[in-house]
Amino acid sequence: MARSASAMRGQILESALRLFAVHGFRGTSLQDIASDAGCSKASLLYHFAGKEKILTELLTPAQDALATLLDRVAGLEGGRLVEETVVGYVDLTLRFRREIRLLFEDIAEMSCHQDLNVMELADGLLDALAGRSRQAPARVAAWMVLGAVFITSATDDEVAPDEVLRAEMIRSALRTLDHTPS
Amino acid sequence: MARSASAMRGQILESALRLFAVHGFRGTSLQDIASDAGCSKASLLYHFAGKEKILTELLTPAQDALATLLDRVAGLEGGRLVEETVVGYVDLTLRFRREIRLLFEDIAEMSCHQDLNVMELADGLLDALAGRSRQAPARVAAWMVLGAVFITSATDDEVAPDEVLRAEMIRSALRTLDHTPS
DNA sequence: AACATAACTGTCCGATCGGTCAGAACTGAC
DNA sequence: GTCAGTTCTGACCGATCGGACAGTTATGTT
Repeated sequence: MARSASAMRGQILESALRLFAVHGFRGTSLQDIASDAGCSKASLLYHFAGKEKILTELLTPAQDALATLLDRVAGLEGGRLVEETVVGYVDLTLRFRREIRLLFEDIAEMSCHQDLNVMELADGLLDALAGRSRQAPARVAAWMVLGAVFITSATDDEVAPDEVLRAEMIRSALRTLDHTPS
Repeated sequence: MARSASAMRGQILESALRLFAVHGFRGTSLQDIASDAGCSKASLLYHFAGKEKILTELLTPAQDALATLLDRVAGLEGGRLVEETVVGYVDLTLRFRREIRLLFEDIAEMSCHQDLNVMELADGLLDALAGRSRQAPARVAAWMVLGAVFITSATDDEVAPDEVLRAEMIRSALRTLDHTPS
């Protein structure tokens, strides 16, 4: 073959991104990537110094974009700061959706592979959080609460004592769902 | 030694939970767990049919608790449904915090291990989302938005078309942050 | 055509992994 | 003490992994 260097590199990155997003980083071998990209494993290691370097190259653009966003909002404050940050962050995550999925498929595969039916339960939880609504806005908000609480609970304890954390999580979640307290 | 069976089993589960939460499931070997628990790898496999069975046993209580919650709110609707679900879900995630961390440390380790300084950037993003506030409520809400947007973007596209998803994510995020539109 | 360089590959290596197995060590009942 | 049953272990196995390296093939320049 001996294509141009950049072409093969691009093909490898494309294959790696797709496979990482399906089987996770640790769940994808260099041979898997090589087979998908149509070259030998040795060829991979000619273009990239190691497996981790492939991952680094995949995630660097997203990291740079985030750094750029933070630079842009560095001078702002108050409402403008929050608005710009939120919009920029949302756009950023949508743009690098595949890269983000890459980070999560390790979890998804783990939750599925065994005899746990986590996905089914998650569906039920989503449904309840959305107040059984099938409308897009309610369901998006439900997804957000699902993820928000999940991640925030995994956070270091330093953020806030447990009682405060609990109260604020509940209040924020209800705000997210646009729920007016009864 | 030859302790009682249940004692050793408990010790193994405890070690596994802690190590999984630090190095992830795939990043923790049976030998690691055995060393930590103070027994041989072969002894692990005497008590548990395989590595996955250990993970299953660790996650089953959380799964059962979630199922119970869903049963409890099954008959509710409207505001009560949403409130009960949110509170129940928050309590549940806090109770099984270590188990949830287990699922995430794969990501955390991946993001750190390489030459990406993701954590630093995440701090900056958190700061901006909190409007530079150091108050606990603002910071908890910022954490929630961080996680919410991140996870929702990784979601299947079926939930909503991209334009709707974007608009709703922004609106929900601003609600979460208690930001009154200017 | 001859040559230097870039692109690529087959083959091998050491390490590590999850898991098996025969048998040793311990335990409690009698 | 004896013995059955439980608990535990060292040694081993096949598979797979990331990576190294010498050598081969293509490419472009003169």
